[in-house]
Amino acid sequence: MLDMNTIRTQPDRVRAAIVAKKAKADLDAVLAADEKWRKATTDAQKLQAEQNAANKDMGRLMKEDKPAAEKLKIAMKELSDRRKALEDEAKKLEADRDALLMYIPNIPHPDVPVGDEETHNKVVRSSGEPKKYPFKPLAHWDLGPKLNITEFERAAKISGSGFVMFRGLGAKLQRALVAWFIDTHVKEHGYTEIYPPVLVLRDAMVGTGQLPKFEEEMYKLRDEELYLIPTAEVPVTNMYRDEILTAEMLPMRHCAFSQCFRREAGAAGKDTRGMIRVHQFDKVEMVNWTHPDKSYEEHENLTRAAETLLERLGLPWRRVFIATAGMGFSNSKQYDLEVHAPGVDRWLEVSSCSNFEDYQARRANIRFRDKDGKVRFVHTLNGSGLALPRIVIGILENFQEADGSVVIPEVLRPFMGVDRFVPEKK
RNA sequence: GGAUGGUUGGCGGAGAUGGAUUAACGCACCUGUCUCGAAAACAGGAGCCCUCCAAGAGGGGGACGAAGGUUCGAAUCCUUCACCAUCCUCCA
Repeated sequence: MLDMNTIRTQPDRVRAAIVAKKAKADLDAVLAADEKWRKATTDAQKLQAEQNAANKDMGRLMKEDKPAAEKLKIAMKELSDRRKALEDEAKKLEADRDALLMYIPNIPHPDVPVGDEETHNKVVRSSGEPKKYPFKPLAHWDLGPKLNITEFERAAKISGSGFVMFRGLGAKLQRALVAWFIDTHVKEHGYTEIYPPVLVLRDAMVGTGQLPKFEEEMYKLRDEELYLIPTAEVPVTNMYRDEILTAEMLPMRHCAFSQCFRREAGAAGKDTRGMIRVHQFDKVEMVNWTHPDKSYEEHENLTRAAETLLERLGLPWRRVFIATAGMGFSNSKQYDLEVHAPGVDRWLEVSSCSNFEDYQARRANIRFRDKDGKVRFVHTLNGSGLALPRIVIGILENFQEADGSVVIPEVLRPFMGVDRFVPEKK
């Protein structure tokens, strides 16, 4: 969430951000609620001060002058009741304000193009062109069965629609990608590998902002207050929740493989074929914590780390600088990485790299002590590095050959033990 | 699943019987003295959140896992919940 102080002192900046992000947020209501809350709070505090002063004498009076104490008690009872009423009111007003505050998005960085996605997203970097074929390239949902590496129908039999299953070399490819992604981040990009739990407490989901806003997107256990994570961002970011880090710990770079679970309730009927959009998928996520002065530099590093993987896989990709209206709610700058998939003939988002500045840190209460001993919020960033099913799509569709086989990228061959997927002879 | 104990500031850790606990004490931290400098010792000081303001190293309020309750007054008593630990049971 945003700092209430920023909202009070720079309402115009916040208003501009709401408009640019096309957020449904009522700034005036927040300011009004805040005003009312402060009034009630100061009133209650004045009474509390009065009561504290009187209570100082009470202990003594109880021993020395019982009747006087009893008299004071009656007066204090009345004061106390008034104070409590005011406090209740203040508490309610604060809750109202904070509820509204949750809908105020983060302020985009000045460099972010202002406008709609379609017209103002900017491709700022790319490598490779969409591939041209002398034959009609197949979509992954046709390639998978031909190579006998996927089990779409059987996955649906077991788990319903929206689930994938891999067999043989297809299954092995998942492990190969995960291992290679993580090894590269650890060896070359300075990341520490984390293996997180995929079931988390409600507090963790609130800490990173999935709840309460996206309740219907999350899988939840029936008998316990535990949720299946939609991304490793949740457990990893929450590792340092409510902690005060030392300046020397920054920057911290963690990466984690996890399975991710999403109900996709709002996307029902979208991308139903294949594995572009599924309820369970594998992803390696990068999460960084930095000094506030370094986060934009780190944002470039993080994005480069993901791009390096795409480059070495040999996939045609591009980096898209997302315009204000297309940005996430809580980030200040966002790059999406997209891979071209010739079979479905679309650019697929395989990574989204964001700087959240202190928006997330404030909510999750992640702070550090700077050189002067002052406690400040860190900046947090995260990005996929990378999301598997869409990378698998990219590999299958980009590296298919006329004979129906698919060439395995060189970097994965040490893990795979073979250099191509070959169609099964029926 | 059963039983017991626990949750206090950056860390450790006091705090039966509610009112001098103003959250002690130690470590770490900062400033002085000492020193060429440092360490040690000694003397001071400081933390976090909110708010008011004549804006000053100023005033007030709050925080002892969370939320309620009792009371003139709650870290301390009561209720509910969460989490942690240990033992038992079960289990890959």
